Amino acid sequence: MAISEKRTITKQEVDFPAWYQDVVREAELAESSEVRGCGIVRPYGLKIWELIKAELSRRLEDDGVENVYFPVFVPLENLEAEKDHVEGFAPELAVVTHAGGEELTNKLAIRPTSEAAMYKTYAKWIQSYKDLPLRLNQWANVVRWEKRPRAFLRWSEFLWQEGHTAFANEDEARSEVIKMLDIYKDVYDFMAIPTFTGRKSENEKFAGAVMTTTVEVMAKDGKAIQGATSHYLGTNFAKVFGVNYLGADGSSHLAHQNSWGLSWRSVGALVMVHGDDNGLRLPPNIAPIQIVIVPIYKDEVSRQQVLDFCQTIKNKFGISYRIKIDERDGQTPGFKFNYWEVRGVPVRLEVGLKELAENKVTLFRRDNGIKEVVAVEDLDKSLPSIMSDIHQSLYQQAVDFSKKNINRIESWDEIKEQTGWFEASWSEDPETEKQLKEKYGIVSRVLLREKENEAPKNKKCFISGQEAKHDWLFAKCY
RNA sequence: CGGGGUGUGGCCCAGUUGGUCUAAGGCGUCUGGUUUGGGACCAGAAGAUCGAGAGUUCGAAUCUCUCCACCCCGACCA
Repeated sequence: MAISEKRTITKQEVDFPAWYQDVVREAELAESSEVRGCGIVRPYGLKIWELIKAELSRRLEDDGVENVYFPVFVPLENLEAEKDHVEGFAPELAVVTHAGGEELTNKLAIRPTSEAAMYKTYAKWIQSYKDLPLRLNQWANVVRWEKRPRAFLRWSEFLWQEGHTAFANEDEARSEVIKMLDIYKDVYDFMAIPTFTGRKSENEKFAGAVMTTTVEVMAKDGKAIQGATSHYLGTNFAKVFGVNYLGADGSSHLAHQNSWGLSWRSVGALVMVHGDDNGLRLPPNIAPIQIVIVPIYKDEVSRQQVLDFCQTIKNKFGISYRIKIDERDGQTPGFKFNYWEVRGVPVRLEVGLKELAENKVTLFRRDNGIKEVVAVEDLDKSLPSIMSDIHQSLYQQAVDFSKKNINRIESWDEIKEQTGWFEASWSEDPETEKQLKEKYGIVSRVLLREKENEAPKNKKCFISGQEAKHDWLFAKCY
C-alpha cells in the first residue's frame, strides 16, 4: 500500500494551517475542548512545555528572580486604573459577575495579565530604595477571550510566566528589559529556533508600556510568531498604583517597572518551525522522549532475547537520555516507526535479531531520515555528538529558511510580491502602519537591535516617502 | 464582530426531492487465530436518544420554526 493512502497529515504546501492542526492532533500534543477556544493539552504536549519551562526557570533563578503567586481574579476597578492598559485588554476580558450564588457588587476579571493584579501589592511592599530592585515572576494561567483562537498560539486560556519587576531608575529598568530579552533568545536557541530580537513599533507595543521588545520567530509558511516580549513600563503603572519609594535623598520617587513573559505559544512555534510533512521534529533538548527503542522479533523466544537486549541498552544510557522502549505487542515495527516519527522523537534505535547477533543497533535520525548501523560500545561516544548534530542541523535549517524568506524592498509597489518577511526603511509613522495593515494585513514586526543605531539604507520611507528613521522587518503574523 | 461551513457510535463520514434507515461504510476498540525489518491479515463482537426543543405528517436523520454548539477565513493578541 502506498504511504500516501495512510497519510493523516495534510501536506504543508497544500494547506499550512491544516497541516499544523493535524500535527497538533496526530502527535497528541493537544485537542480542542468543550469550551470554545480552550484546548486540552495532552501529556506529550505538556511535557514539551514543562521542558521549556524548566530551562527558563533555571535561567530566571540563576538571575536572582523569585517566584510568587497572585490570585486568578482581579478586581475590575484595578484593571480600569491604567487607561491604555484597559483599552488594550477590555475587549478580551472574561468577567465573573456571580459567585456564591449571588451577584457580585464588585465584579472580578479573570486576569488577562497581572500588572493590575500585582502592583497595588507592590506599592505596599516597596517603601524604601532599599526594597529595590524587586524582581518577581509567576507561572500562571491567564485568560484572553480572543476572537480567533488557534492551538497553542492563541487559546483563550494559556499558561505562561510573567515577570514583574521594579527599579529605582530608568537605566536599571531598561537594562533588565534587554537582559530578559536575551534570556528568551537563549531559551529559543535551546529549542533550536533562531530569533529576531528588538523593539516594537508604537502600534504594536504592549498596552500601557513605554517600550516593548520582542523575540520574533518565522514559521515555515513565512508568517511571524511573537515568541516572547519584554516591556519597559516606565512609571505608567507606578503612578496609578502608587508604586513609589523613599530615596536616599529623603524624597519620594516613582519606581520604574518592567514586565516580561513567555507562554506555551512557544510550543506552537516549535511545531511551525521544525515540523515537516511527516509530523513533528523535536530538538533533543525539549523532546519528552529523546530515544525510542523499537524491538523487532519473530517469536516468543526471540522476543524475550530482543527485549532483554533493549533493556540493557536502556539501562546503560537511561541515565543520560530520556529513553523509551516501545514494548507494545501486536503493532508491527513499521507502525511503530511511523508512530514515533509523527511525534518527532529525534533518535530511534531499531533492535532485532540481526543487531543482537552483532551487538549493534540500527540508528535512525528523525531530522534527516538517515539510518546507520552503530556498535553498542560506540554509542557512548556517538550519541552526544549525534544529539548535538541534530540540534545544530534543525537550527541551521531554520536559519537558512529565515534568510531565504526575508527580502529587502524599497517601495510600496513591491509589497504585493512578498510572501515572507521583508525589510524596509520606514518613517515609523503609525498612520503609515495602519495603511499597510489595512491594505495587505502586514505589520511591522521588529526593529532589530543592531539596526537601532544604524542609518536606514534608504533615506525615504517606503510607504510615505517621508524621512525614514530605521530599517524595520515587516510580515504577516499569527 | 463580519464572511463561510458543519453538527449522524470514541474518530472520519454516507444518507438530507419524507417510506426498505430495523441508519451504511472506513478507522479505532474488544475476542480468537495467523503475523511482526516501513502504517499486517482473517473471522467474530460491542458500540448511535441522527446537536436541542417545538411543529407538520399515517410516517421525520430527511420538511418548517426556534435555539445551541463548534470549526474555518478575516480584524485583535503571549
